[in-house]
Amino acid sequence: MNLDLSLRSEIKNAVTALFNQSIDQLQIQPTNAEFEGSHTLVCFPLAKISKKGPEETARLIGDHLVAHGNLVSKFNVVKGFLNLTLTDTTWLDLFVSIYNDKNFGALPSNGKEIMVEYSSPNTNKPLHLGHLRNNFLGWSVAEIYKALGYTVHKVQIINDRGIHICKSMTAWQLYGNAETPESSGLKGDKLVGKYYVEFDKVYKSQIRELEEKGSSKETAEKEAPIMKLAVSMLQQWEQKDPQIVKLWRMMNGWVYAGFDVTYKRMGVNFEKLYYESETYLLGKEEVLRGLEQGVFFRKDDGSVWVDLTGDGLDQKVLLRADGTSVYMTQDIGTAILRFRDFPKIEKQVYTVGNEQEYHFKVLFLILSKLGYAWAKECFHLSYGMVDLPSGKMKSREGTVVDADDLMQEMAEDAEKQSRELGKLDEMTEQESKDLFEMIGLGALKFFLLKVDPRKRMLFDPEESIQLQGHTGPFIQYTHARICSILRKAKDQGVTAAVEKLPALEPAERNVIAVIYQYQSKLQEAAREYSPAAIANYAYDLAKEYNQFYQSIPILNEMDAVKQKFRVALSFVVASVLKKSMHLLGIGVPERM
RNA sequence: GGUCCCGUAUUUCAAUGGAUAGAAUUUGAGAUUCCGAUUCUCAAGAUGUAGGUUCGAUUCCUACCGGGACUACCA
Repeated sequence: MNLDLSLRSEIKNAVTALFNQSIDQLQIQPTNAEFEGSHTLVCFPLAKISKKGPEETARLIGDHLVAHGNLVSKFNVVKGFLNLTLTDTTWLDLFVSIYNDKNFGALPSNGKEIMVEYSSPNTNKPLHLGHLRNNFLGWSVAEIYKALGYTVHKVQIINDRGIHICKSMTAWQLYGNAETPESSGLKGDKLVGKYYVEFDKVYKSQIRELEEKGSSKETAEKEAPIMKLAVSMLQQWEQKDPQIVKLWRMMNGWVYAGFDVTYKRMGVNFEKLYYESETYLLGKEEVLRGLEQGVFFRKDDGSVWVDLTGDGLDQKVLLRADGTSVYMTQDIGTAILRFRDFPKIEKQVYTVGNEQEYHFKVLFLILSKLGYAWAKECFHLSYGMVDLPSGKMKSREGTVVDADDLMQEMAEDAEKQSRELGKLDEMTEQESKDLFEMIGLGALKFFLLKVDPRKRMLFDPEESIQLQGHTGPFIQYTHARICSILRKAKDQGVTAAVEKLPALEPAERNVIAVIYQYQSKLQEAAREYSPAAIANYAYDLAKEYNQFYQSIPILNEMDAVKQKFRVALSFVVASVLKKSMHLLGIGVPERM
């Protein structure tokens, strides 16, 4: 049953009957809590059609709906707002249709495919807080599209090539003493990151030395011995020097093993990984093809450029004078390769920080100029930085929040707070451990996802995680409590069922109304590429249920029909909470 | 300089052009014969400035003020 459509159609019929005109656009919104009713028709725009004042128009429509329609039982008019109260039968029918729909909110496959890229880290340092926002966001958007019937391919591009990884390799060769993850006890990504930092330290001191000897800053940066080593290593890598390639394979392998541990804990996964080392050559071919077709041009020094001044942008280099690729070249290759690998995808979503907005604008334009029609379907899911109270995270200043550390702290914090409440008596060690993990990560994910992705946000690591209020654990707790009620109902022999009811309580109607919003929130989240819509919805539903729970006894009532109905209602709320939280990658426990 | 994003309670976040701008947090006051007190109720408290569009603006437009990002033959 589609309540919105039915209501709209009744109103449209009323307008036609009353004013002899048809109308396409109707403004219907939820009624404010202070007035009676659930749906409100905004009648100001209709005043033109009715040629009467907004209030008069509202009254006429209201009268007509009550007299001739099946949905509305009564109405009131406040200024130009027509507040409609629906019949209990309407609410019950709606609830029954939701209750019987096992896949409520999820749409059947629509045969369409899309690709979502997220994470895409460099392989020279560990993942941090910013990557957490990225991963949770990308994973969640992918799940939201899945729920809407799309086949979604989750991928990432690994930036495994270039000077940055050579820096770690150089420092490890010089100072590593053959240290490995096994020998050091460090996670692979942490170990490689350690040598990246080491490189930077040595590099800086060498620059200082050279400057003291009278070199200019530019010369010093180029002439620092350790940098020269790294550059020559990059050249050797490009020439496929077996020793260097072997070292590169080994150290990247360490990083991947370390990342895998982190991804597993985050709960994200990828269908396919792309490596820059494998895609940059295709990008180069494409650029040369574009050059032949006159899309690009060559400068005197041999470098290849694209001129986007006609599109309000600048000129951009695509191949260096020495013929090597830049970042853009690789992304061109990667995009094309992906459409070859998955010919049915109709769009690509790139989850990448907003500092790269310009880059993606350019990329999509270039792809379009190269003649790829799908270029206009590519979307940069751009998100803001996560700031610390001290300001921006800077790896060079050591003010990054490490992803592994943070997840660990969240789980420990959840443990500490749960133990203080002392409610873990009948759980095994493993069960409570899983629970702390679920709560800690739930708090973290909810915190990062409830904010509009485009906005930069603030994270304070000093403040311990909130378990109450507008948080993930609040919703998890509500779910656990509903499960407890359902268990108790079972013990008492009360089964869920929706039979004929004399009347509904306002709190019951409110809960049904919120449940029903789920599908439109899902659409909204997909349209906006924003899990925030889902996060805030799940919170609303939990809160609405808590109010219902507080105001109405669910089991302690004589009327058996009511009892069964409330158990059914609780059951549906729990299942919708679970579904929405799943879209955020957050698990909900059955007891906590 | 140019392009883009963001300015909402003490703080962190909401609000398809709609009604008295919502939550959480903080502070203060209260509820619970319990189906689980990580709950619920009440109170205090905000749209950077100046114009414009209109029945109606946090939202759209213009200017200014404030914060940020980008504007590399780095990735």
